[in-house]
Amino acid sequence: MNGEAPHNNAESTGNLTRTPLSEQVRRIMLDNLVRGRWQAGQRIVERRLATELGVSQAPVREALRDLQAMRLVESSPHRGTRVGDLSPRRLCQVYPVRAALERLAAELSLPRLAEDPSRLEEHTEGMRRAAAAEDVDAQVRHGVAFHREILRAAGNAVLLPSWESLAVELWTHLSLTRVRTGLHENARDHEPIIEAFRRRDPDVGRLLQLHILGYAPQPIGAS
Amino acid sequence: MNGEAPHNNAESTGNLTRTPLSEQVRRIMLDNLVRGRWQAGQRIVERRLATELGVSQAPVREALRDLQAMRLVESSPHRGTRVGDLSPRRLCQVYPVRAALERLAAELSLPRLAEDPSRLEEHTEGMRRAAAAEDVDAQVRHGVAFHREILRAAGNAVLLPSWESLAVELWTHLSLTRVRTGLHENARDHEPIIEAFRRRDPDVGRLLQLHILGYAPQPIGAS
DNA sequence: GCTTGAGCGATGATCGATCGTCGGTTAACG
DNA sequence: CGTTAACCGACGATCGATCATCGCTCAAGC
Repeated sequence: MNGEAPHNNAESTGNLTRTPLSEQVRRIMLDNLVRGRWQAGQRIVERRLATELGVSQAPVREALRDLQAMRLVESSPHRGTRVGDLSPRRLCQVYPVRAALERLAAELSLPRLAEDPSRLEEHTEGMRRAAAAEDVDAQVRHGVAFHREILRAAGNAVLLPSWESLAVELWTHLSLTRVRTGLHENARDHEPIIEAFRRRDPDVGRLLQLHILGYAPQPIGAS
Repeated sequence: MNGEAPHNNAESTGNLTRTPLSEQVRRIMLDNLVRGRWQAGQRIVERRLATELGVSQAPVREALRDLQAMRLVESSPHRGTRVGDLSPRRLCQVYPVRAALERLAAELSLPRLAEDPSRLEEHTEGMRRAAAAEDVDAQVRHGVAFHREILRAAGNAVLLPSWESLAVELWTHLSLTRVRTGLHENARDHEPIIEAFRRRDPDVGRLLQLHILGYAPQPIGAS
């Protein structure tokens, strides 16, 4: 497939590290989900999508597997794949898990971040700028980066991948664009967390946990 | 491949639900890891494994993806896959994450399990029997089932998959067979947790968290 | 008219083959 | 003899094709 045209429909023209096709496909699919081009429950036919993207079935399949691990699509053998539940109801299930993981991360990373919270500050600054420019995408990117930095600082090679598998970036985007919480409030909300790190507050974990649960439509959604 | 012979090399002869090849491959690979047939860092060549198992490259690749999501193998593009770190050091990173998730699960499932902890009791009973019979496999199975039951009772569709991706069953097996903790102690260790559920102890989450961290060689392993 | 099962199209699962890259090896050069 | 660059085998990534299964349709039977 992809006959003879230079298949650089991505923004990266001539970058040295060619990304695998499956990775590119994954990004496109994520983008489709974020932009709402795909509705919940909609059928995703591997071959059709492969044809549309000009690739074979294999990379599409691999990308689909990734999204499946993130619970963004649901597959059952011989019955195909369909867009998963992206409703606020599902978000209420994602956030408690995310909050629990980040609480652990905060506790583990406390010494390191108390020593040097500069990275966190950079991201809040980025959020502020993005909010001022009304750039939702950038705001999400910085907001997620803030939290990802905490995960990274925890220094646990298992914790970060588990968190990544929650597709926080996507859910944050959906939350901002669909539920439409107050936008630029976010930057300010993160200040107390940095402060807690600075003063080595042993409750920083719980603080962060509550901070995240505050994002969910209902703070606690169980059973 | 698999020329003409009925490809039922699995134990399930004539079961109605044929399992996909990739699933069978995944189980075999997990077994290889548990039994120690594969050493850490060892190279896993997709095609060689495919030939050995009498299947094509595709199902092996899919199974490999699953194990990769569980951090049991490590892959990098064009450089192949190798067996991941299965050392106690890594286990010390898995258990805090697991403990955090199960703490959340316990808190969410408290009302339900306080109402009816019979399932939990069944599993501790199973653990006792398995310990008496010195059946390590069965003991692991019941021990993990105990915890999985808590996850399931939490009723969070995101929490359970996240927990499953930690490969708790495999790590428990490794912990028991390699580090060789006291065996039949496990059944008794779980009694206080059931009791905590029964009396609706709001600290049951923390109790469970500490219970799990007690399994790790060092209770807290950070940085 | 309602049920039921054969037929059919759509689709996921798997396969065998090819393409391009990576890492090590070897041979030319200084 | 040490360095470097072309070469080569191995392997992952991707492809196009085939196979088996599922859900649906429609007609036969009651």
